[in-house]
Amino acid sequence: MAAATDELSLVFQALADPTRRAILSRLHAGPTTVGELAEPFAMSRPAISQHLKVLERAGLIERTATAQWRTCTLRTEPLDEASAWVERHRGEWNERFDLLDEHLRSMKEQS
Amino acid sequence: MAAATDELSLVFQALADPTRRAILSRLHAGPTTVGELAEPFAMSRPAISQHLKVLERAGLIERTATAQWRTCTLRTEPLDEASAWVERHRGEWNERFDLLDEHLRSMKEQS
DNA sequence: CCACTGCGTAAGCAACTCCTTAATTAATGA
DNA sequence: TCATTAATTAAGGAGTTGCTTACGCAGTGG
Repeated sequence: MAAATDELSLVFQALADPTRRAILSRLHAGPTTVGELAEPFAMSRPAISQHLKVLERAGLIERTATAQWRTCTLRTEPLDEASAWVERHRGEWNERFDLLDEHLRSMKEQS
Repeated sequence: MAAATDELSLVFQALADPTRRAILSRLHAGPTTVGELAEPFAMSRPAISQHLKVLERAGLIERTATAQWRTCTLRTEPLDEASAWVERHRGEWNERFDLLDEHLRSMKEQS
């Protein structure tokens, strides 16, 4: 059901597949055509096309058509958002320990 | 198909749902019973149970049974792994800009 | 012992995912 | 013009997800 169409969900969902993560890693070397991207995978071309669609929907890549080649380019802005969420949740947890620490210290001072 | 059972995929998939992210946020306030967790959501109790199962499978929570209450506790280790992936991919991109910067500077010096 | 509480599992359903093969579109070049 | 190359769309199938309602199972307290 649901399909969770909010931006953050789309990004995390896009990252929740090894093939798509590998594609993103590959794109760090620079813009690449679909055929070049598909080459290392034991998977049909349309399958890759569909993975790219998921990545595009999440805003993680851009596709521009020059001649009969589609060039894929990486976009990292959505990763910033995802990073912010994860870091915030790791951070808050540490804050709790910090608060506990502080609490224990103030208790010690009172005794 | 596929189901992508590697650890990182499980974590990202767990995070790819607003309800589950809200549950994790809620758990930052400390360990909580399932009923307490379910209360703010317009959703049946079993639905929450199933979300918790997904979070547990990803290693993001632990469930311990004391009396007839199941207490859910946050675990952030898997978030470290997810964070590492995201940061690495953001970082590499920035490196590329750094290299471009350096390149442009050296070109400027030559002219 | 028995009803009640807290939570899980079971079964079922619509929607989605991830792959496939076959057909289609679009640009290149002999 | 027509075959070739690059990629997408279409259609379909097996499996998964996210919810529901109904039921089951421990632990509590009368």
